[in-house]
Amino acid sequence: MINIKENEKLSVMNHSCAHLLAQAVKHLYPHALFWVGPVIEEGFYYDIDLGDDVITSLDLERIEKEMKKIAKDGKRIVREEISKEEALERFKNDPYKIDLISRMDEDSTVISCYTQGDFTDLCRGPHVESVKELKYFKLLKFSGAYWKGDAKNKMLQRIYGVCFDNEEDLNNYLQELEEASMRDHRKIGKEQEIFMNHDLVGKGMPLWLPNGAIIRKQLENYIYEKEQKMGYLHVYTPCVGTVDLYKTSGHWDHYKENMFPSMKVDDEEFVLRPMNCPHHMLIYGNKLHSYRDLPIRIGEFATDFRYEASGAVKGLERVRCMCQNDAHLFVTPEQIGEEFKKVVSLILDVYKDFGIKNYKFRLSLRDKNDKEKYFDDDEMWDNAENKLREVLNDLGCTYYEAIGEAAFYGPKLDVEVKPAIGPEITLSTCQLDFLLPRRFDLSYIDSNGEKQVPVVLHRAIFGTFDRFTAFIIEETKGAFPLWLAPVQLTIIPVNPEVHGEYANQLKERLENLKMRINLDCRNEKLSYRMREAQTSKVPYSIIIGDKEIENKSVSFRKYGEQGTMTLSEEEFTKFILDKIANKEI
RNA sequence: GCCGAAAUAGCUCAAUUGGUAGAGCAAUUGAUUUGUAAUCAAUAGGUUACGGGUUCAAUUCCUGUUUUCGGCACCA
Repeated sequence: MINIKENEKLSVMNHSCAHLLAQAVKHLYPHALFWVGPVIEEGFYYDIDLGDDVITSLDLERIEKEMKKIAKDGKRIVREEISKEEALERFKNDPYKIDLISRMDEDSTVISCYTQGDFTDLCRGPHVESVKELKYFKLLKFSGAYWKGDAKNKMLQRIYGVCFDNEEDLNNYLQELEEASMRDHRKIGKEQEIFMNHDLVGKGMPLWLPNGAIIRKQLENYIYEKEQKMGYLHVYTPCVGTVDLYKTSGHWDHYKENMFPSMKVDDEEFVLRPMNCPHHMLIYGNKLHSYRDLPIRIGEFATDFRYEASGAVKGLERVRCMCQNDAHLFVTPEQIGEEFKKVVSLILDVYKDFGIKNYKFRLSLRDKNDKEKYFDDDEMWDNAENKLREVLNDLGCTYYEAIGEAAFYGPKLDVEVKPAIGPEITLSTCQLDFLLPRRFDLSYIDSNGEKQVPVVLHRAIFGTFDRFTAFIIEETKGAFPLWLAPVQLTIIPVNPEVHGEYANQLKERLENLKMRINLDCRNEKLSYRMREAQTSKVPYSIIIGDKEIENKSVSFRKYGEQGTMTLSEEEFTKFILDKIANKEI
């Protein structure tokens, strides 16, 4: 998909189109006031104050029609530069423009404006020469959006659109949107019976169906094996903790609004746990540790509960009950770099296995001015942040830095991916933590026999199994690789009455090799059953008829491919087992 | 949580200005015995998300709740 923001020509066009949108809205809603209309990766939007009016989908059509009309009139777009004073005078009845003007650079005394026909807007530009250049655009959606992105402010109306310089590109873009919605994990999750929801269980509390459970189990086994090889020690801990536990960790102060409310039982007050760090801290603290024991890596597939905002809940991607692929690595300060490097390498390794290519490393740093969220120790923060940079540079990873995205206890590396629909999400994370070990009074004995405080790395490679599964569904469009597929092979006897028994024996032989088989002995035509095997995206379909029984061979067809291959049963078995073992994508 | 939209059979969708719901697929049964993307027929399937109101009459209008969807805000 084209990134419009990074394409100079399209960027100018889309920005001009935002002005065209504003002009059309002004025609239809003379009382409308305008905030900003920037270009984004997927087009543009404009934030508008319509007073008590709200946009509906019918209005969107009306506005688009008006835009076409204005564009057809073909007014030139004229730039002019006016003084700040003049700008303030000209827009004196528009509080939004006054806000914009007054926030501009002290040094810049000149402000540029663009006028097209009866409409003038403040703007740095540049713009296309004339509105008649804007032909291939479409308004896509609308919604409320807080002024200046702050939930405390008034909600404005936001209209999104996109503009291209030819019809084909616009149509291709709309086609891509359509295709994206086809691979939405919520759609595929329903079709393939991967998960469901039920009002009686609650919002954001998915139920994993048998097919989903198979996928999840494969993921668990996969990452468990990797972690075990790297010296992780896996544990099980309760899904609740006392409020005091979270007061000790500091999470209570920072996040109690985002936890399920506490419950009193006898003299104890519990919360459903939103994360596992405190439990793992206690496990580390359960005995004395020598510097020789470190790093100690405690891992758990741990179910957590978070009271996510109702509007944020989405399929398996953002839920209120999730299972983290969590681990806490307790290290000496000297080991931070090496251990962090191992985590990043593991992430790279796993992404390679899954063929995940489109992701971004985000180095999430503190906002130095936010002393409320982040504990106040500049030296410690600077050291930690530099350490992470160093490792990423060593490994040759490209990354971008995000100020104010760090956890309250330390900086972190997040891996971001783009789902089929909606904004980017974090998949993997690795977080450096100097704070919790102190709060839990953790220590190890160094080579001088003195007590030292360990450093903790929080890390989750899959993030949560829920979100990772959502992502993999969308990556594969529901056509899972053999090792993950809930049903790996469908066996279709040409004539169930004649070949069914042999097919069933084959099924049993393959099942003994731990393959997941569906035997389709329904009284339907072969083509009907083949079609269903294809539409349900089973990786391989096997056909058993007279020839195959006679030759003890297997004829099979790979999902999405046309031809059939025939191998001896022995060769076929090896062929499939190899693919499963190699986790072939 | 906020702004908007939606909820009809297991699934995907219909139902003209208010007159107690239809189709395709799936399911069940029967016929058919099949060689690579849909064989034919019959049957069954619904308190139209849930509650309240208006009306002689509500899937349809009003209202409350829940859930879902598109964004915004949030995301340890």
